Amino acid sequence: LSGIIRRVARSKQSRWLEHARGELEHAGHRSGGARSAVLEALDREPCCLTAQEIFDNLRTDGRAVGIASVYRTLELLWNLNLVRRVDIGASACYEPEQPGGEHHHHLVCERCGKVSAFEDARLEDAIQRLGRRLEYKVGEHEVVLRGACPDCRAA
Amino acid sequence: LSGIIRRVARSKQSRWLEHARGELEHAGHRSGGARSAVLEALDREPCCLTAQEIFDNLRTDGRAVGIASVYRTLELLWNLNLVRRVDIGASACYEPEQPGGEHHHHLVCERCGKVSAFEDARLEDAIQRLGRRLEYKVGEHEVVLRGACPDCRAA
DNA sequence: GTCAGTGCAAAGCTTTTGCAGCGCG
DNA sequence: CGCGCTGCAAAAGCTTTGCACTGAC
Repeated sequence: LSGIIRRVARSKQSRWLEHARGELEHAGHRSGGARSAVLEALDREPCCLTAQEIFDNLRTDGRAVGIASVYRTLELLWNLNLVRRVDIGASACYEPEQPGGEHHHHLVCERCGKVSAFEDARLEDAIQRLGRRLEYKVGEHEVVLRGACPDCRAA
Repeated sequence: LSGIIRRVARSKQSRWLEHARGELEHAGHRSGGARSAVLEALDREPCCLTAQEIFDNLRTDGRAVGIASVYRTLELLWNLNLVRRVDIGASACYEPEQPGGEHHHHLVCERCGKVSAFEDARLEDAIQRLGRRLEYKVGEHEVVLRGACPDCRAA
């Protein structure tokens, strides 16, 4: 499974940062220190980061960003469709939205709390068919599966 | 679509209340006024109620319940697998968990905010296959689709 | 020079916890 | 008649907003 996650997470990584910077500039936004720092943090660890985690990472690296700037940046990126917001449980997490429309969903282990990512063409297909059947124009969608991961099943 | 929702929502409705009361009693819980009121509220409107909505409904009906009791009851019911918790967006919503394992998922219209419910065998099938492929023991799962509902598409 | 971007602090919301008292069994 | 259930109030998160100031263009 970790192999699947890696491939999802790293595939277009370096492209996203450029893409995001370009879209921000194109939308007429200036490039401040805090915003750049959040972009880089998202690019570095591109799956399921909470606002607090981004804030902590930046503080650990000695960046004096405010948590409000993290939230403001995330909201801006979300408005521009540059990040995806996933409600995993308690707090929301954010991750880069790949330009190609490719994305993944999440598995949460209820025993150890670990969050994993997966892609599945059959699932995406079922969702698209469903949208047509219900006459809904489905855009974003999120699938959260909860259960026991292989490690916890074995233990 | 509303036809689908109705069928989902009303099918086993009257059974759930009895079932829940039985399970609570079986688990050694007493039956207080607030808890009964929350059970009845869930049974009356069985799709996607927030804690605040339950609280408001009960207050409107003149029941002097505390919001803490609503949360405490929901947590208890969730521990006993009597309700399902869905993170739709801002706040969580709760709905009766049908004993037969049958359940539905949610569509959120991003324009008008309306939440609809649907069932889809193909989607469930894809999820079960996926669990096997990833060696995950998938229990609960939630699918939230976001998009434009037929009404908003037409407008 | 202007005004978007920023940090800090305070406020808003949802959810949890503490506590004294009531009432189910 | 004990202890579980309850309401109220306070506390504890997560997220948003207000405000003065800084820095990008």
